[in-house]
Amino acid sequence: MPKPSRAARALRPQRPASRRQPDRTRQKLLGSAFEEIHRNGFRAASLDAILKNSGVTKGALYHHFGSKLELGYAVVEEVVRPFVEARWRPAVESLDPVSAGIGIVKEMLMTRADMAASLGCPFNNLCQEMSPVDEGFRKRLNAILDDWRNSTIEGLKRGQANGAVRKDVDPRAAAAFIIAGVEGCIGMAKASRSKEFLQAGMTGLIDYLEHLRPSCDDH
Amino acid sequence: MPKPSRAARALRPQRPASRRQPDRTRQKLLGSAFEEIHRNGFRAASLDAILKNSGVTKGALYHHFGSKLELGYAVVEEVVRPFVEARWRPAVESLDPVSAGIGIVKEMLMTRADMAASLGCPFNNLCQEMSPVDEGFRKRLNAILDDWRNSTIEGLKRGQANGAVRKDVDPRAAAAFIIAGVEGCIGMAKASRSKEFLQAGMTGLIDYLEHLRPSCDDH
DNA sequence: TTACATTCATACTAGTCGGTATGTAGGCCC
DNA sequence: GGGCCTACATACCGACTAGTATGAATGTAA
Repeated sequence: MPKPSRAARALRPQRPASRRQPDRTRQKLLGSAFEEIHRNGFRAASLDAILKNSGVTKGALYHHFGSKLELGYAVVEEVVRPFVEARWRPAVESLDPVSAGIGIVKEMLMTRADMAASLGCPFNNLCQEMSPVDEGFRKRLNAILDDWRNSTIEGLKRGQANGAVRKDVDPRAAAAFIIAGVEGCIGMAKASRSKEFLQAGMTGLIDYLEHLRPSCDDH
Repeated sequence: MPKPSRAARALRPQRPASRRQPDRTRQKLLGSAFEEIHRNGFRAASLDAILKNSGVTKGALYHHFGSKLELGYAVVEEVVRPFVEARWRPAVESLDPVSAGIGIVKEMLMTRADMAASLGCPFNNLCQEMSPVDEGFRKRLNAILDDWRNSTIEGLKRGQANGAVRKDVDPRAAAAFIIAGVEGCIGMAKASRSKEFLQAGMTGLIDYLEHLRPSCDDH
């Protein structure tokens, strides 16, 4: 194995003195591509803009990625997936997923409402744009969606087991609807631009989440 | 007023013998553009494809519409808006909007699930794609969204007045969340392609709608 | 019938895009 | 220190795009 793998190279300390830093170049490309795709969508994302913002040249890009499509796939798996997972892990792993989910929603309303209302959710944006027109995107995005939903289902079942969630809710339906509600609120808020729709929709979502808890009439 | 308006011309009977039928040409363009935009989004919509599918030439197109953008605006106001309004009018005008809404959802699940899961909702697609990048689109789409939401709010208030809807629900929040839930379900279903997500999410939505009704513990 | 505006048809332009061909320089191995 | 692969850099190409210039055919009013 004469050629060190990308993972192995990424682990050992990088030399700041050198002008050749392939892993750093790759990361710059992924980050810049993520931003450009978040702003304009994948198809309207301009490679020239990505290169300009990252300070990388076209030769370097096509050394690291075989095509624009491969770059897009890498953005999905290496940027979008961690982005989604990191955001919802506290909720799906909690013993009280309803409270944890409400907390994440409220926190997002306070800290990310502006970006959410203007640019939307990177994951949802790509689902809307690319799922119908490219199977490679669709499979990767659907894998993220499946993981998100399955972990939500597990969280709801755990909540049912320890009494934090009503036993008569269907975890599969509730998980799908929660995810759809979140992404729908963010997506619709883009059209209204103001944060009012986002806050109102999320208020409705919180009301629905509260409704999943055992209530006084739950005997 | 020597030049008859488009509306006036459209009312009087068209001559089938003539090869020049401006209103019919315009409608063919709008319909073909709507389909192309529904499949590929506005920016990726090819004028050549629209012309090919409609059998209209570029000269005719640029006679009726000043630019691709104007064509897109016309599609929004003359095709997308009636599409949305026709679908939800039965619910927002009903005395029992919850039941009517559930009926529309179930009917859509049976008759339009495949198209919804593959191509998504034309209105939502345009919101996602164009709202952040073009103010003209955003304003027109937001006007449709506002009307939809306001009529839903009125429907919920009417339901509250006649006892079909719980009095402690916030109509503004509920209306936003219902719309977000519908569009979110359809949008996320695109990524999974199978109808399962759509059905599960809509089941959750129906559960939420039922929750808006006065229940046994509502005294 | 003449004059004129509307409605369309064809050929073309300018620009942007993703992608490639080719060249060069850093850095490890022998 | 010569050989060689990796990691870039630059210049360019073909395809496709929205849009336009021009003109012909149709319908209408005088």
